Formats: sequence, C-alpha cells, structure tokens
Amino acid sequence: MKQKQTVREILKQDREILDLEVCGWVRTRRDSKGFSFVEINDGSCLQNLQLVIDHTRLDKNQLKKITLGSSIKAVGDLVLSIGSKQKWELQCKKVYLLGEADPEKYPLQKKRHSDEFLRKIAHLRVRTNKYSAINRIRSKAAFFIHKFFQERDFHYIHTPIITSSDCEGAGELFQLIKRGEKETKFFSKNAYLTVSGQLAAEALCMGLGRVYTFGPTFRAEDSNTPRHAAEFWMVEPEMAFFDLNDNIDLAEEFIKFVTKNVLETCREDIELFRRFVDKELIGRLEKVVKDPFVRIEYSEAIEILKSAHKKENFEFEPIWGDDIHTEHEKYLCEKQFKGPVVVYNYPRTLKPFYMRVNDDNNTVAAMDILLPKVGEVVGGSQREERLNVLIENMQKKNMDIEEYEWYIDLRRYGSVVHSGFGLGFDRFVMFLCAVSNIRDAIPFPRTPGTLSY
RNA sequence: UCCCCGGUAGCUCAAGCGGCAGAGCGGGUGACUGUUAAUCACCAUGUUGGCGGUUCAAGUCCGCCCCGGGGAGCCA
Repeated sequence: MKQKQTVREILKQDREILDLEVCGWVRTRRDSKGFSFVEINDGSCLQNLQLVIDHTRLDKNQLKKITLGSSIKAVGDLVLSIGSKQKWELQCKKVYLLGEADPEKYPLQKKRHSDEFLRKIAHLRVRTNKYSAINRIRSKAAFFIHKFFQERDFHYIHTPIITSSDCEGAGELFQLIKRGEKETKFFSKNAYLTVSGQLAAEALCMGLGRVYTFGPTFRAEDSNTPRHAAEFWMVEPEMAFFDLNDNIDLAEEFIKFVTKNVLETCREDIELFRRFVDKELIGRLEKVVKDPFVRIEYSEAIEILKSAHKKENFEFEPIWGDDIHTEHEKYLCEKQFKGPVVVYNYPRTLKPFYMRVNDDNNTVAAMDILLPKVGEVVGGSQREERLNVLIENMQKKNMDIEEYEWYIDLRRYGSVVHSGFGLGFDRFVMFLCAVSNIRDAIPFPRTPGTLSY
C-alpha cells in the first residue's frame, strides 16, 4: 500500500521503504544520459528530496515539463543514496506532472535573489529556502507563545479588532467607514482598527486572572522604516495581581522560553540564517536564553548615556525627561551590555494615562525590553489601579472620561494590582531569524504606499 | 513626514569628458552512465522607471513625477 508522506517525514526514516508517494515543487534538475536527478521541496522542511527518474518511466513530453517550479507527484522506493550529499533518494517508478511552470517565465531561479526583488513577488517567495524558513519559524514561534501561556494558566482571549477609541494615543488610527458612506454611521460613532487590545485585556484579566491576546493590530503612522508595518501582530498578556517586577520576570521568561524552543525545533532553518545572513545569530540567541537580562532604571540609563555622550557623539543629547532614542538603544544593547536590556521606571510625562504612578510621583512603573539588532520588542507596565489617580491622569491628558467609564469601572469594583506588556511578534521573528526588514518577516506586509495582494 | 543613495536583459550588475548598450547568472538547443551551485558547446535576449527639456547626438546633463533601499522621527 502506498503511503503519502511529507519530505520531512521521509528524510527521517531509518530504513528503506517500498512504494512511497510524495508530492512537491521542483527545486532543481540535473540530467544525465537516460535519467535525471530532480530535487523536490514540499515546504515541510528546508531539505529537498532527491528523485532519480529513469527516462523510460515517463513520456518525453512530460519529462520536458519537469522544470524548476513545476509541481509533481512521484511514486517509488526510498533507497540509500550513492551520492554523498544526501542520505536518501527516491527511485521513481512513476512520476506525474501536476502543474507545469514555463521556465522562460517563472521568475525564481536556482540562484540567490535579492530581498527587494522577492518582495515584488511575495506570492512566490515562500518557494525559496529563506522565506519558507522564515514562515516555518514564524509558525513555531506562534505555537510556543501559546504553549508558554497555556502552561501557566493564562487564557487566550480575543479582543475586538474594531474599536471606538484610540486606547492610549499610541499612534495614528485607521478609520473604518462603510463603503459608499462618507463617515461612520454604522456604529453611530467613529470606528477604528485597533492599535492594541490592552484595555479590553485589562477588563478580562479582572475575572480570568491571567489572559493574553495574540492578534493583528494596526497603525496608520506614515513611517517608512525596516521595523514598521501598518498591520502587525502583537502578543499582549495581562495579569491580575502582578506588579512591575512580576511583569518583567514574566516577559524575560517568556522571551527565553520561545527563543529556546525555536532554537531546538527549528535548528536547520536557524542554521540557514546563521550561514547566509548573520554568523553570530545562534550565539546571540543562546545568550538570550542563558544570561539574565540586564535591568536598569530609566534614570540609570540616562546616566550611562550621558557619560558615553562625549565618546559616542550622539546626535541627541541624553537628557532626563527625553525619550531614549534609537542610537541610545543601540548603544545600551550592542555596546554597553551586549545583550537584552530592560529599562524601567520612565518619566511620567513620556507615558500614557494608564501606567501606574510611582511613589516619587515623577515616574511610572513602565518597562521596555530592548533586544540587540531589532531594538524595542516589548513595552509594558504595571497599570494604575487607584481610581482617583487614574482619573487625575486622564484629566491631565485631557481625555474624554465618559468614553472610558467602563475602563474606570474596573477600578471601582474589586480593583487589584495588575500588569501587562505587548510584544511585537513580527519584530520578534526578525530577531529569531536575523532578518533585517519587517517586510520579510511578514508574508504579505502592509506598509505606507504598498497594498499588493 | 524629513535627509541620503539607487532604478540598464528574467536576475545581479558594468558602460572615462554626452559619441555603435555589455558581462555573469538564468533561459533555449545539443552532448555527457550517479549528478548535487553538475560540466562542455552553440543560440536569443533591451521602450536604459515615466513625462518633458538642453544638444548634431542623452543610459549619461537639467526639471517634475513614480518606484525601491538606507538613516531619522514615532513606535511594537
């Protein structure tokens, strides 16, 4: 009886098997007199399966059409390969051409392409080693994110994609309007795509205890950088009874857990990036897993940056009360500490209304986690649980308190200390793969001026 | 949104001072008894991103626009 298996399953066999059936896309073909070597890939793993096709097994016309990019089904015996580059190969008894790919028009070649070119054919680029590897790692990372939280009594919640408020003033909003209408009448008020599920997550954690969201978020910022997309995925845990320290502990453990498991389960794919993209990738990931994250207060960070200012000649002078700029983040992460850095207790004026005011009345219990190469991947805080302080904050920021009555209710009824953070999933994938542009970490990226597919 | 760099064959790139638009790879055809970035021989590749201008002559100089990349701001 024939068994249909993926290439990954086939390659991990420890014995020869008769009559296997396998399907895939042709990656390369080499001809000899009387037979051909054809390597196929089915996306199950990085490696290809070498097929040996005797020319008498297939009519000439079909044989001709087995070209790079075409899809085929093969039936044959799995045998140990004589060649040294692979353990197994399939001696084909039957080969069926499923879909041809005109070699004069098929845009992918066997050779390496530039990322810029591949972005223009995003619908085909998953057929390359690099992009299939990124997407496999993306998938595993998402899986381990769920595993991490599920194993710790977190509940996976779904917060709304359509929202009525801008949450935290975290950037420009996409407004939602019914086609044919000039303004939002559907909801009888303005509607937007969410920039964060946090406020809803806070409500749900006040009953479910520990929750997390993992879904798309949207920012209409006209920012064209390799680290920004208009649509991106965020992981947002929110925990009742967690203070800032518990929050940082969880975030660190979380990043370590996912990184460690991706390293272990995607070794081959990670190895590809180490070889062709960044020689230091694996060392960097292992360091993240092993070493404790450096934790410094914002004020300390400013002091460190101030004393480095002369030597480094920063474009922006580090001043208490100002944001930590990109060049500063890079300095802290890549020069000073050479690893992940957690910066906490930021000036109150820099942060949104919901962050808990510290006893000094000057700072809030906020924290950011900076990773080497990608910068900020986590932003979080302990939330303000005191009713009067929260309202005071909102008044200071001139917010429409009526709109947030439901959120304020959480402080009226059984309010507790609670915390949470957001992790930019796509940036995290960039970190795991040493990919330098977010457009390559997302299968079909949305950025200002570009909406293909 | 601001600053810088770029756009030439399917891909990656080359073409002093403005003077016949080229190479490698890929593709096609053929050869080769086990290849693996296969090898060897031969063949074809073009609105030089678009529009306008200067000039006897523009890939090259000028203006505007479009697209891509890098950096900054904002952030995740």
